[in-house]
Parts: sequence; C-alpha cells; structure tokens
Amino acid sequence: MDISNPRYKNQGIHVVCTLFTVRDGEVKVLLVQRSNKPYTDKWMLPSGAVYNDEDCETAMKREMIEKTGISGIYVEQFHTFSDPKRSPLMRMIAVGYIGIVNSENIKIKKKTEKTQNSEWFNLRDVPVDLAYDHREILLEAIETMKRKIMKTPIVKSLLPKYFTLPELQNVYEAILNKKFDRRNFRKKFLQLDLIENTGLMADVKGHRPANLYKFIASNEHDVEIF
Amino acid sequence: MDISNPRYKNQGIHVVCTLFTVRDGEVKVLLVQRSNKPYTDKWMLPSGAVYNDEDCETAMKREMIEKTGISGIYVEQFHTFSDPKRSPLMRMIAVGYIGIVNSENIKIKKKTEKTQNSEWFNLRDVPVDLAYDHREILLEAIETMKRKIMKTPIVKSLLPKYFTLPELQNVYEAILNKKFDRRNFRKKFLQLDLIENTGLMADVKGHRPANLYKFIASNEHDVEIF
DNA sequence: TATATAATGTGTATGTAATACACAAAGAGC
DNA sequence: GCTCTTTGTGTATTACATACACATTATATA
Repeated sequence: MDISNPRYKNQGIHVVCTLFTVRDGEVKVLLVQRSNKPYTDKWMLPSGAVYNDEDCETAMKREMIEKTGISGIYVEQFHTFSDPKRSPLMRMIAVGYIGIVNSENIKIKKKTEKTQNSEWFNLRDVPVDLAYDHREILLEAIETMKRKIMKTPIVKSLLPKYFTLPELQNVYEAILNKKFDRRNFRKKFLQLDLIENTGLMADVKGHRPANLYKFIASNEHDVEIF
Repeated sequence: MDISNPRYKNQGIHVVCTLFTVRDGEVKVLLVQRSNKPYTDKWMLPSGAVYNDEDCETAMKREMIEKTGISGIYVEQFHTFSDPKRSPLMRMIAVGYIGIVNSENIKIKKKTEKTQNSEWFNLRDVPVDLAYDHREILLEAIETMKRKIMKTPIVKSLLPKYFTLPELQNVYEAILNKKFDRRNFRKKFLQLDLIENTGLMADVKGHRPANLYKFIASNEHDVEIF
C-alpha cells in the first residue's frame, strides 16, 4: 500500500462497544455523554481510537476501562461500520463489539477526560439522537445479542455466580422480549447440562425461596439453546 | 482523534474476500498469486486497500473486479482482523468478507497489475503458507460459510437459474462435508417453500433425468434450513 | 396460630419435526 | 429386452416443542 497516495492517508480506526446488562427484569445498555466537539453533550456508545500497536479487542477493553471503569467484560466482535460519512471530521471506521456484564457490583465512572456522564439506559429510554451512527450500531447490536443468547450460553457473564432459575428465565425474557412457560423453560435449560443445582436456597422474604444454581465449569463450548 | 499523535498515524484499512464456489461436488475458493513484495509469489485471498471515500463493501466489490474480473457476487462481512503484526510493513487491519458465486460462466482474470495468477482451489489443495494471516482468515471464513448455509438460502447465489434437487443436495454435502438421506433432504427443503418445480427436465444421458427447480422469486428473507 | 399472599416447583398429553429405511421408475447403452 | 445408473417416493419411529394446572414453601398479618 502506497501511503503517499492521499486516497489512503489518515484513516482512523475506532472501536465501539454496546455493553448490555439486565437489572430488575429490564435490559439496559451503557451510554456515555460527550464533553467535546463534535456532538457536544450528545450521548453515545463508549468508543475510542485504536492505537497502532494493539489489536481491536485490546483497544476495546482499554477504552472501556478508561471511559467507564469497567474491566473483565465478555466482548464479541459483531460488525465493522465503514460509511465514509459516518464521522464528520475524517474518515473513521468503527469495529463494533457487543459486551455483556453483571452490573450488580460495578461502579461506573461518571466523568472522564472526554465524557461528562455515563449511565445505564433502558432500551426504550435511549435518546434517539445518539452521536455519530451509534443508533444504527446499537440496533444491530441488539439483533446480534438476541441471536447470540439463543445460540450460546453468554448469560453466564450476566448472572452472579449463584442464581435461581426464575432469575435466569427473567434474563431471557428481558432480552428476547418474550415470555416463556416456566415448566418448559426449566425442562429445556436443565437438559442442556450447562447448570447444576447447588442445593442452596435464595435468601428472599415473603414467599417460597428458589434453589440456587451455578454454571458447570467444564462446559465452555457453544450450545444451541433456543 | 488527534492525528498528530504518532500512535494513530497511517493505519491502513484493507478488505479481503473469501470467494467460494462449488464445482463437480467440490468446494473451491478463489486465490490469487502475488507479484510484489512482501510475500512475492505467495498465494493469497483477493484483497486490497479501502479508499478514504468508499465504504468497505464498495471497496470489496471494486477490488474483486480489479483483481479477478468477477462482478455481481453476493458478499457478507464476517470478521475484522486487527493483529498489529498481521502485516510486516505497517499497521493494517483487514475487514473480511465471504462471497459465494456460481462459477460456471465466469472467466477470471489471470494476470493483473499486482498478481501473476489466479485459480479456484479445492479446500484440501490450498497451500499452507498463504500470504499474511490469510490462512487464519480462510479457516474462519469456512466456519462462517457452514453456519450461513444452514441458516440462510445463500445457495441461491451458487446455483444456475434452473437446477435439480440432486445438484442442490450436492452443494450442501460439499460445503458441510456430510451426506444427507435423499428422501429427507428433499422433504425438508421442499417444505421450506423456497423452490418450485418448473416441470422441465435436466438434459443428461445414461440415466433417468431429474426435474429442474428454481428459487421462488418472492422469498428474500432468511430461513433456518438445517 | 390460622389464614392469606406471593412466589417456586413439578408431570403429562399432544402436536410437530427429524430420522431411518427400500423399492419402483426413467432413460441410455448394449 | 436386459443391464446400468441415477432419480423419485412413503411410512414408521423417535425426539423435541408446546400447552396446560395444582401443590409447596415461606412470610405477613389477622
């Protein structure tokens, strides 16, 4: 590649992460609010430039730590966005990732060098005018997540170590926006041999406590779930 | 993005296409042989740089025409490769596409500005030392293609307008490297309502001729096939 | 302490799709 | 007209998906 040719020069590479969590039976996505131009004050998906000496997944994880303080998330690349007009300043492609995390014990950074705020948004509360093409990216990420959750046990990254079957079912219902019959859900999930009953009981008040389950450690391969 | 920062400068964006076809019951992939450094004389997947003013899919199609003469192929993005060491000269990411084409009536360019040869390779005959990380890209492309062919009717791009059910079955068997029972294959495929019998007969000698089918025009949506 | 409340846990019957399997029919060549 | 080669077809069995209702466990309160 002849880098003296101006048609190739100064192309930027960004990574962008759509990080999902489920709380109170609702799917949420993490957005940050910009401080700088362009799109000052607009909300966006956490994203940032990739350095010359790192791969995109490394950049993604570094960026998430810098902008949100979140580390150790499960991420998966899903699509690269390359419309030459997607950024107003210069040519900039974005390698898109979906991430999924258990947000219970996570504190997110509110303010960083380039952001003035960060927040978990219910999907229906996401502002329509996200910065750049992030609305389009978010919509594709949601579709990808729905497909993923049906084909692979990624919910593992979303749940605490011990969880109840009703909690598990709530996660599926929230992400797929669809109800399941309790008996059929349990039957199907248990026969996948992904989780096992710990014998422990959830600590709740006011009604019958549920059994606590955990994922079976050995099982790392993909399984068709729904 | 501060482009005066040397950590961002001069990053290149490439597209790379793994183009599949099926002939004589064998899956084949299109490779081109390099003329220039680095990797002089090595075989590689057709690939090239993305201009500042085009998106990756456009670049992909332009590149395929320039390097192979093939136009109008069905392509789909599957993964972006970004190891900073994947190219020895400079930082260069590659946006990977799979393509699928009916190669029957296609003439491929043998020699171009940067290539000295091009050829359809049976998968088992692909040289082990492809240029760059193209072996890795090819392996991922094969996996993606297997998944795709089971979930979407992309074989449509691979077959002539009229085809027989045995031909269709051969394509699936070649790509998935797996045999199907004829009766069950036909039953399953026909009940998807993707193809219809034209009433015409294939023109063969020496045995019973097969019925010719065609894809039903209306049906453009994805369907789970296997 | 008896009763109401709110959630969890469980089994069976029915329909639908996947699989396994064998023989007749069509055309070409001799 | 006999052989060869490949196409075309139906049924029985099994596994999986779906639909559906009542008893159990704990807390709260009357």
